[in-house]
Amino acid sequence: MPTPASPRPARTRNPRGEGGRLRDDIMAAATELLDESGESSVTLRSVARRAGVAAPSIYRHFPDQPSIMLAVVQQAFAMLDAELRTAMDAAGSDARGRLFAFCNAYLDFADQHPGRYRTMFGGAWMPDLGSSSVTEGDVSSLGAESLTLLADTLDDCVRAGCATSSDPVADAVALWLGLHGLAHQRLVTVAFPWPADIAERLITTLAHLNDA
Amino acid sequence: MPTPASPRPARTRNPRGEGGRLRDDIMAAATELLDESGESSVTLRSVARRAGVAAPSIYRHFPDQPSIMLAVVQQAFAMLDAELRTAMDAAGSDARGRLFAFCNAYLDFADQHPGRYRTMFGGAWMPDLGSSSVTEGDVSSLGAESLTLLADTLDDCVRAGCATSSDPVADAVALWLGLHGLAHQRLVTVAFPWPADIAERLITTLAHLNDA
DNA sequence: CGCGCAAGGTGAACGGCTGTAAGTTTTTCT
DNA sequence: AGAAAAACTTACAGCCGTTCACCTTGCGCG
Repeated sequence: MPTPASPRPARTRNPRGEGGRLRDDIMAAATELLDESGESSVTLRSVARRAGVAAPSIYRHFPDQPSIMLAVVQQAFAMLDAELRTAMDAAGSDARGRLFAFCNAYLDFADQHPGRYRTMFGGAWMPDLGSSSVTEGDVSSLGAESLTLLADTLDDCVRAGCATSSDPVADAVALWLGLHGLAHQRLVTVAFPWPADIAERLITTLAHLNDA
Repeated sequence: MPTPASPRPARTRNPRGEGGRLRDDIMAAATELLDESGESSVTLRSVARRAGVAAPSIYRHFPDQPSIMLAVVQQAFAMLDAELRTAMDAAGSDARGRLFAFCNAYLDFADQHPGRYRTMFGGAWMPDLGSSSVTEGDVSSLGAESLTLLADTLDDCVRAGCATSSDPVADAVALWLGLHGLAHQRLVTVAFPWPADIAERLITTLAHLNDA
């Protein structure tokens, strides 16, 4: 019997200046719920329960429910970007290796945080844009830095002679979309006729990598 | 002021044998709501309002709320498949032209029915699989026929000499995923650095088409 | 011809969940 | 001590899925 909305009532009040610590706890609670049970289960009240807090206490830190979601998504994009950069740094200096490190880290992120990934790229959490405090500008540029990083990496591959792309920026977008298609479909569909090497095939083809 | 849940109260009772006509009306209402306001707005009650019917009347035709969703999704996949085949038939006998017809029809479907597409491939509508009458077998094979059609078409391209794929089935999956990535991202993101020729670039690359 | 009976459809209601507002208590710092 | 930050309790109105008992219509059959 899994505790569906386990309340964590033991919670010591925060001292004077550090009331903002609850903000982090709220976001952590929302992220947990997102990963466990999906977007629709992240309600203001369930987040409050999980954080061990009364529901109205959340309004000290977030103006409404959608802005919790926005904060979680923004944090998730920042985490994705950080993981991508970490993986690339660990891959050394070989351009081709760095490109694969990026792609594999991207796919791993989606595999390990399915709820978050679906919400980041699913878009269903976006409010009516007018009935809440979340504006279009808040969401329009999510993931842009990571995409730029991919474009730069692909450009490095071209310079190093291991990829033949006449337009690395456009091909980076294509590769980004291919990765997204694979990651998203993987999360959604349980039974799918996946060839074993589908990821490598997709990456190699879209990046126009040499056979060598 | 858009009528948010326009009730259509004028409704004449169905004769003896044709009670099933309400079933079609329910599915049509659910599809309308899906296209207008997204998955979360398709509730049993809102569907009933839109269909001009009292909420409990739905239980004469569907056991659950999730099974309404399942029926709509199944119908949407059938419609997608029909549109793909229609577009290919209209494209004549050239293999390359038929492949592009498939891909463009796929992308058009997503563009023209965004709510439906997101629900078909989003997976968030799936119930707990155990707390409702929808089984895993009902959803596992959705879209399989269309994918097979794409694989056959790509195979035709190879036979006709306009594509160089050593494994048409695997490459068809890759192309399918690429199309999905493009279509899905297009629906979700308003501002994205789309190169103008991104669709053609994606298709040509993933299908390994000749330059000619 | 009339009548039973079932198909088709309602109205009212229950319990539970949601977001949010108002007012109040508790803690901590100065 | 007193002020203010932090969090709580209570409450409201609205929506949800589902159930039960009820009415109406019209077909088939005696």
